[in-house]
Amino acid sequence: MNKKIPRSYCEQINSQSVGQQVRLCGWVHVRRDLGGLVFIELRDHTGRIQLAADPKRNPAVHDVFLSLRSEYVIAAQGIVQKRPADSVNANLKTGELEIYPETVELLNTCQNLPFQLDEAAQVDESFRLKYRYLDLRRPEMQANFRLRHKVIATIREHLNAQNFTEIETPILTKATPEGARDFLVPSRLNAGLWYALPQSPQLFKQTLMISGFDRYYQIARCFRDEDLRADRQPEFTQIDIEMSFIEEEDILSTTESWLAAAFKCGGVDIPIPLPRYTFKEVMDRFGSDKPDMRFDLEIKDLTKLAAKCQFKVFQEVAASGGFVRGITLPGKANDVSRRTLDEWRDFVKLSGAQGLMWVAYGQDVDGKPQIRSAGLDKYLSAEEMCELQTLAGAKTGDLVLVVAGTYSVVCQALGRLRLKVAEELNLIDHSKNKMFWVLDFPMFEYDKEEKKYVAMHHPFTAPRPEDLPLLETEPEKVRARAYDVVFNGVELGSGSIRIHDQETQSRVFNRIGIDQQAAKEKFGFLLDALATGAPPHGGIALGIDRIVMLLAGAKSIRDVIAFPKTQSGTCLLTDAPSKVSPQQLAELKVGSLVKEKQESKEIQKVP
RNA sequence: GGGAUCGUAGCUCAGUUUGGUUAGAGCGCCUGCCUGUCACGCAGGAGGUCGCGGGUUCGAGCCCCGUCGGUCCCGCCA
Repeated sequence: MNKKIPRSYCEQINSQSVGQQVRLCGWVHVRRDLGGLVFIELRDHTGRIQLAADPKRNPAVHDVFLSLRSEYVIAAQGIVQKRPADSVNANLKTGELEIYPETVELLNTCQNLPFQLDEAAQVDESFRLKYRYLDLRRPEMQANFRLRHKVIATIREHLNAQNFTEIETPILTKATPEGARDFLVPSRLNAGLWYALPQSPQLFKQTLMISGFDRYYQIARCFRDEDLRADRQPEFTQIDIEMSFIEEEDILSTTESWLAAAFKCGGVDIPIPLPRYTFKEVMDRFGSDKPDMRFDLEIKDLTKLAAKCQFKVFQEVAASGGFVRGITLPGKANDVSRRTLDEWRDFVKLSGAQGLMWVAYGQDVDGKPQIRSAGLDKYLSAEEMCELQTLAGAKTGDLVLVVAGTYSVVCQALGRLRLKVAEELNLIDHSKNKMFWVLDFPMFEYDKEEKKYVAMHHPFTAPRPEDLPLLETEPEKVRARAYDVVFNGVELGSGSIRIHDQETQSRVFNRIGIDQQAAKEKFGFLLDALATGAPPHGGIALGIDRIVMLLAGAKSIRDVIAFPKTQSGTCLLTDAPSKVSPQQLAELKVGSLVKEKQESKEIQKVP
């Protein structure tokens, strides 16, 4: 037995290693037993290399090899050598090399697995989640999490170099009235009272500014008890940043610099400074506050024409302050079936539109222009049809889709239709990357159900000073000093300059229906703090999970979160959430309104 | 809360349209053979409560109702 030498990793083995004694540790990726010769591919997290055993050359090692199975854990030591020229494997990085180990230690065996690692990408996700440790053993998942680490490390390095201080804030904190539903935690020491998990460290980071920390950041876990989506988990991670004595410009440029560096980790070059658009512009042109600009299909306004034409629906919409707008599909005049158009019509109805009109500027057999339309040509003159073509920016061969309604309905309907059409017709250029800022968000939006104005960003966002006089009179016209950063149609994060004086803060609370009493109860400490020499400050928070998902090319943030939850908020690995003992509840002075009923749920769960 | 979709061997799926003898395939697993394989090959074998419950029927993997679970979306997510 030769002495143990330091461990090497597969990726370190190359042609330079030939003749060297190495020790490798890892898993049996695959075994190929030829009757005499037995080959093993050993895998560690850096790669794979072939080990070989010859019964004549080393019967002891050969015996061990015969007993090995997939995912057994071994350590092997031997001399790296060149393979015979005719048995090189071009598909393997180490395919020109192999090792006939002098010693092999079997460190652990492995029972039959519930799924094969190399097929896991096709396996039902519930299996991957239940056996997450196996799923995470796959090279693809390893790559995702090593990328995630690199992205976060890069952000930290960047911010540290700029004198930011990383500070942790509480996970057990106070419930907030605004925003998402809180996760609650009963207090044993204060029976009947509850902590909430933070939806974000917002109030704490502002407090830190008032304390004079000047530049703060945190890789912060946030919790929101809302329904899940492919890009939404109940707990998620944000890079949370706040700065004092700054204005918009400072936040934008600081964010751009580390964001570009972080994207570089994922091999994506983002030219900075990023383009900037106003909220109004992106809504008008793309019908969304996070438009995907990798393709055109811009929204064009047809209201002017609609107002003067004989089509009653258009007239009425225009007369009542609404809009008639459309998007143009290049070259699709003859390509889109009635059935598809009906589907799209039903689709825009989901956004509140009454219907979907269309005009196809096609050609007849002789190549002459031939305009077809469902209904519109009955009411619009030939000239008006041409005017519509001009306004829509349509050429011969194009198809124009038109929606009429209120501003918000038209924007939502066309914004979503634009995305759907682009996906269905394959118009998205996936080689492009479009990152930009959206500025000048409205301060408030009207909540029809609650019949009051609510903060669009959050109630600590500063209004633009010149709009301050409109706060009480025309709140919908007040613009916020808020900004979003958008990448390929995904909102990465948002931030704002905060209110740093008590008076403005009170006026804003007042506007959204939080009176002095309520404000004091909910945010009293912040109001008090603002009165103790609060510096001007502002910040931003970006979703780490989404950033890594996009860079990893993953379809869901679950693929970049080590132990994510299912759409119903359960963890299939640990079986959380689960029942607790009556004693535990009694200690907390808490009871459940749910009786029996859930029994079957406990037993059933996954496969 | 709502819409869509999926659930058949350890895994991925076919079979469901039109109910009918013993539910199949590939991969994996087990046994044997095989000394340059690399998706090794060859031969043989084991493995099924068709998610669960109820109903219709002479007969249900297939039809009906309910339910559980996964995924996607709407609402929701300042």
